[in-house]
Amino acid sequence: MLERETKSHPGAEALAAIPVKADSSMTAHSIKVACSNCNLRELCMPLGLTSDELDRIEDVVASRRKIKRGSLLFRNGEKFTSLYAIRTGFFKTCVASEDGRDQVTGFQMAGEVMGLDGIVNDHHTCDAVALEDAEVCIMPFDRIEELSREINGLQRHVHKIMSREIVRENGVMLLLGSMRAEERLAAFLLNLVQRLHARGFSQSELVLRMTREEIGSYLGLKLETVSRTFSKFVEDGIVEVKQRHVRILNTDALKDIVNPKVCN
Amino acid sequence: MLERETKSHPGAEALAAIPVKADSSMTAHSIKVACSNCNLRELCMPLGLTSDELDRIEDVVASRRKIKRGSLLFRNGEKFTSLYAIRTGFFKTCVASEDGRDQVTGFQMAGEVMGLDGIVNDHHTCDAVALEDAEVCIMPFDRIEELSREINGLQRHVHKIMSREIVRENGVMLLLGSMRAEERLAAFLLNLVQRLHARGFSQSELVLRMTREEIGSYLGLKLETVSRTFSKFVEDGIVEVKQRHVRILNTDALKDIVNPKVCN
DNA sequence: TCAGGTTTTTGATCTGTATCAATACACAAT
DNA sequence: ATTGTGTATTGATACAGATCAAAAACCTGA
Repeated sequence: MLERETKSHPGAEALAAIPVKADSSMTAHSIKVACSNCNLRELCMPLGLTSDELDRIEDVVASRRKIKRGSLLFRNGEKFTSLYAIRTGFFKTCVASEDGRDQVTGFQMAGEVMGLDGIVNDHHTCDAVALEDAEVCIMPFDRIEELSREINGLQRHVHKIMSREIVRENGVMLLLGSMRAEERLAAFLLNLVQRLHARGFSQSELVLRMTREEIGSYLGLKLETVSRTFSKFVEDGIVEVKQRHVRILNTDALKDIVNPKVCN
Repeated sequence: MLERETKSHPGAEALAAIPVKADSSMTAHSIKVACSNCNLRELCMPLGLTSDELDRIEDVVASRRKIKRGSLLFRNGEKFTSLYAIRTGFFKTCVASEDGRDQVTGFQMAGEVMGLDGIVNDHHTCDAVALEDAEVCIMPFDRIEELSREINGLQRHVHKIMSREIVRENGVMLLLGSMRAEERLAAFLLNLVQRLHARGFSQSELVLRMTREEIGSYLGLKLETVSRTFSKFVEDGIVEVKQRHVRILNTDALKDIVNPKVCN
């Protein structure tokens, strides 16, 4: 199984409140969240806040919500009210064209924020589906806007989160627009494992939370192609794959696949 | 040639200041911008501001800059300081992977904002290239942040612009991930003409500012495929193409291509 | 006007991925 | 254990789009 190993470079990924599972003494009825105690704080909160500011930021988390595996946090067309920070669990977001085709636009894990798509038109334009039982912090957007007028660090943080999403999507466009199947899958694995590592998990081992079909949708490939490409990586001794358990044996090989060395 | 015809639904696209070319009486030395007089105001500025607020918002535009066709407004790696609103001209943005491959991530026209990618890491992660002589309003980001703390409408506007970009990129991912060549090109043409129409241009006629290769890069196709697909549309009587001049003869046909009717 | 470059079109062929199909595997419920 | 259901693998074949190549159209500046 996977375990948390290191703490390592948190990427300041999101706004969220994830409680320290640590040592007892937490009352069960603590409705009041405690971002300050959250073990993903470095991932989620702006850095360098005064403790006064920190107190106030905790107020943006209005409540929490549990989402069962397979059910939706929000769906396309639904009214937008809040951003959601993932406390635990794993999500996919996907958009659909009018004729049933749909496209996975991202996979989100603990500490990341969902719902940014809803801001423009006051309605969500994609579905957010839990790929495993999950819990999110609900952050009403008007509260965020209010508070980020007063706390510069929060304002900046919100801007960065949105900008980060734009940059991420730029990367996906590069992948979808110009990479071949092997390159796409290699890039996908490296990205996943890097994000997991930033959360204290292994650099070389991961459990996929999604099906081959969902990976394929994200990468613009059919599920059979995803499966074949995994098999190829296994043949080449780059990874071990047992169903959804993946162990990366040769990270450099994956990197070389994504960024083919020009030999001249 | 193309001319402005109607005024039509502005999509509140961006922050910018585009002067009314109209009737004389504008001193040449007006360094002070006048968003309030700008004929793209509905496209660019938050609506419903008091005239006092409007006055202050004009202050975010520090200066202007002209960019020659073919040269860069900013480039990957460059320090991020400002957002740029296009006054006139036409841009592409593109990202590059370490091995020379690159991918056009968008085409931007008057009233749209560029530079949002730079916010996360204080450095730009893509190149912005002028595809024709252009002029932009330079909006230092710290000024934007400062002012949007005080003017709610501006804050909301900034958030919407970023969210809109995220939603746009979601759409491109759908296109790149699941559409065939004809569908991609049809969607591309419809999108371009819709945005031009919102700026007062024809619904059916447009001049492409980019090469077949650039279109191909954006759509994840080779230039030959773009060319062939254009030829196919011409054969089918859907468009007329003379070099970069395109006249759409049958908009509904294009829509049907993007969204194939399921006959059952 | 012409020369030299870039861009576009079109043809012939190749190839990576999709598609269709069958089997194998894994997990959950009984 | 056994059955069922979703998921994954693997094989055979088809096809959309890539690649290679050559010619045509266009644009620019001398």
